[in-house]
Amino acid sequence: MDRVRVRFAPSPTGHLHVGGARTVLFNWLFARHHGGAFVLRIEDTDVERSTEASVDAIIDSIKWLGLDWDEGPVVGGRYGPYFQSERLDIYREYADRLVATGHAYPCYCTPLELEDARKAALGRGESAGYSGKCRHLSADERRALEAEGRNPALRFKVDEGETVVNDLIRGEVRFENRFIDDFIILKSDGYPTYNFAAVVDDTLMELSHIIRGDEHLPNTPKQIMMYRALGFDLPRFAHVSMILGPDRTKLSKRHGATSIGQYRDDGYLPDALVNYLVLLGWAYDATQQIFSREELIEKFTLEKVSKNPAVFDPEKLLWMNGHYLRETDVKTLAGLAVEHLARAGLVSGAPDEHEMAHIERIVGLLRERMHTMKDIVAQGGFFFTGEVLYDPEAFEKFLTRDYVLEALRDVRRRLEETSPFAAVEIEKVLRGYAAEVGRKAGDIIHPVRVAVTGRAASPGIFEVLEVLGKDVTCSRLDAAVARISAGG
RNA sequence: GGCCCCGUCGUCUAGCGGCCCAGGACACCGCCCUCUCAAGGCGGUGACACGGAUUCGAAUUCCGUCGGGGCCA
Repeated sequence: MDRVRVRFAPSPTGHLHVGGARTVLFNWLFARHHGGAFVLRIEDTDVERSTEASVDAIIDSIKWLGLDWDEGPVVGGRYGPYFQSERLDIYREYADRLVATGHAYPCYCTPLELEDARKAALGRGESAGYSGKCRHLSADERRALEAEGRNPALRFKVDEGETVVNDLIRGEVRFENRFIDDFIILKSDGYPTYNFAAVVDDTLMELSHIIRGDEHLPNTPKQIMMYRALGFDLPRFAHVSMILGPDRTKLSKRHGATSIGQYRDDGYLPDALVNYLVLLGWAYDATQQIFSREELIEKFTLEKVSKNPAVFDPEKLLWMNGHYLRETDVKTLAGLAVEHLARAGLVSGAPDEHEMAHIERIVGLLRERMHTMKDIVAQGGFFFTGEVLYDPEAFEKFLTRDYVLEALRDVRRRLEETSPFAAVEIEKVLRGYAAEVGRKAGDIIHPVRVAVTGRAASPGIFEVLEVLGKDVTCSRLDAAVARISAGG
């Protein structure tokens, strides 16, 4: 294969969403697999909707996912500029060339007139496309229209025949040109339309493959016609199916979290997201689910990309995130945990070494029962609060038994004497006490858990007490005793 | 409405004519482990949209129907 050059070309009109992220991923993997270049290009010709904040958000998300680009914003490159808004004169030049070669013509219809004509056609039960009205204007007519002060748009002249898209994922897709209207390439304000700008840029940037969402497939014949009219070589096309919501429509905000930034804030790991996303439309074999980046780069090929649309499944993502959480070292996780704990007001944003060590131990205990980093707050909050918040149900179930008050007092007394205050020793105390009073260990353990954590579920209680420390453990037992005595 | 894409368990998928009365993963259910919750292990429920055709033989090829989605305005 020739030098591989691919691109991701987002419109900066929002955040990077799940579908876009997968497109970046596929392009990036393809480039890395073939030792090619990955280009980032910003398609900001929609002045109304494009924002700089959105450019930043998209760039941040791509970086957060651990993906990088060889050319584009920030890094530059010799095919720039990489913002379409800075390439307007280039589009003008190629548009002029199309006019000069008879492949494009000025259209003086205003959007309003077009809209009216459309409605009228629809009313007559005819197809709603452009009539081709301005295609055969004489020079005089053009002069007259311009004298009216009309600024023309430029339309591409669609020839008769058939245009075949040879797609790497879908095979041959045929389009009859008669169903394609003469389309606008340059709007009257001088801005190019998406199809036109993409063709010019993809060519000038010497892209070898266009890997993009399925929704662009119907645009492709138009683009191919322009490539030909301009005398450009065709890149290879690969249209990836879309990501759908549970209702099988295009995934959007109303389906819940779709922005990559949101997943970051919700405590997902970039590796998990990448691994999950790649599985949406790609499979290496019948069984493997978990892939390291290196493996993905090595194994990713377009041949294994599937044709059918994929429904985004938050449950599986959650599972995968849990998996990656368990694989990530505790130090890294603790760093992440601080963000969430700080946001919840449980620790300061800049913990010292001692606090970090404490957080690391807690993360170590909670890691295998968390699905996102955010769970550190829900499941481990009791490690950080001064006073325990009792779950009413747990309190009712475990702390209202008649033997509990006495048991907690006794246990508390023994724990105070326990040294070292370590899990194995604590276990001996609790189990020993249970045996002495002729009860099952669980009869003692569960009330202790609720007394100290406020919850019916926690990591192993002996470890929890150890991490909590003797002082906190004892004072919480005291507090529970007081609370029980007071009648709940 | 026109054009285009897609159609294997609830979901993601393996399958590219016989290895498939269809395999894996998530979810769900059960069991084991166990101080709880998880994690982990083991097992289970569960799908080739439908109808024709081709073929000795079809989830796999072809045609049609139906369904879903996208694009164009």
